[in-house]
Amino acid sequence: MPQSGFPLRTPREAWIEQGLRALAAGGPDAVRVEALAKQLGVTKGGFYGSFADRDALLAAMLDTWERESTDEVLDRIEREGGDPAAKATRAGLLTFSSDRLLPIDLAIRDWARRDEAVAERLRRVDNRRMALLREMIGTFCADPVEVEARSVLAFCLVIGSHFLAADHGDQVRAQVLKRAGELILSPRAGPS
Amino acid sequence: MPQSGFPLRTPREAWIEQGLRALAAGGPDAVRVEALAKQLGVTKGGFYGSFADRDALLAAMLDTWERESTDEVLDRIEREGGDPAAKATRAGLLTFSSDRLLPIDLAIRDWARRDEAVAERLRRVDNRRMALLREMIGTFCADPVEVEARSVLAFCLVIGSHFLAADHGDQVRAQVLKRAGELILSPRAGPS
DNA sequence: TCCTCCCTGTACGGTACCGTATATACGGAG
DNA sequence: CTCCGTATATACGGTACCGTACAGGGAGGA
Repeated sequence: MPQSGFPLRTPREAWIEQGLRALAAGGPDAVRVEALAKQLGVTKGGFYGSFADRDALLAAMLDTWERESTDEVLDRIEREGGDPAAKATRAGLLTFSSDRLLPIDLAIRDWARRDEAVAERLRRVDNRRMALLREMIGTFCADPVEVEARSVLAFCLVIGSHFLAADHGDQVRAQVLKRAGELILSPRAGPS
Repeated sequence: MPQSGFPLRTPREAWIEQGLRALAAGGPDAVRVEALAKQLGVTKGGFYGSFADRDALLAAMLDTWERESTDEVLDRIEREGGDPAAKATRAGLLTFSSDRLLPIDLAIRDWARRDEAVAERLRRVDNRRMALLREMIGTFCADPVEVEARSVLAFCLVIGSHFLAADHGDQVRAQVLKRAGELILSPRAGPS
């Protein structure tokens, strides 16, 4: 036994995981040390052995989210290859169809409106996602302003649809969103 | 003096107003009775004369927001008249260029993700806004699915752009958003 | 002037939370 | 079995907040 090598009974990762669940469900204010402890079936006694304080947990949660949302997704995208359209589609699927990542993503977006440090992290993540979209749209669109416009449109559609509460009459939202995606991602799309 | 006619020293509306400011700045958890009192320069003593409890204040805040965001805006839109495009544009300007209404709107969108009663109110508001967009887009687009798709795109663009943190290189966001709006709201828009 | 009410300041009990200090229980090494 | 170190339970002080109770003060009427 060269080093200490002592396993933590309830490891750092468990606190982070539970913290992210609380963040997704109730926003940053819902990440409370004593509540997480109860959900983990322990008391807060051991928490301060893994984290200096509550803010350290929040930072670690953001680290985990940033890594999972960028590096891990992008690594997998690059490994599986494909043309830009396939890559962007798979990236979107990996993050925005995930029951785990999607609610965290939405919660962090609202959080970023009030906390500049969070906004800075979100900017890094969104920039990498936008780069994928630009590449995809650049394959059929030359004007750089329009590439940017369509990329923003596509991104806003994915995000905004989760912040939108309107009904759509007898049409199902999935169909509407599908058509909206086609409008942005197809050349020469226009009213019928 | 027919009725009581006693003026409230710090009226209901003041609490609602300050509550909406807190909501816009920090979400529903930031609406705290004692904090609002301090901001108003009073103590919480009088609060419970105007409201049964904190939840009653939150409900009244939502009432005020819903009225200001729909009735008041739509009344003004109808009064000033114009074609559907002008109406929808003015409606968007009135609510989403308002330093007052915009941050409240965004905070309520996040709130609605966790509270079904709030989601129900937001649905009512968004449905009325979407009706304006459908009417506007219906003037140059016949396919009902595409009308809905373009309406959702336009709405998501307005909302989503505030939840998006990406940079746009040397292009300014205003220009990108302008071009994106043209893509959705112009017939036969397509890649250059 | 005095009386009356309403509004609001003050005080209180209760709860939930943070972070610290200390005791305890448990697993591995000797 | 004993010793040791670590993770955790427990207990504590401090803060912030909710909602209630009550008392005092000021505006208006008599």
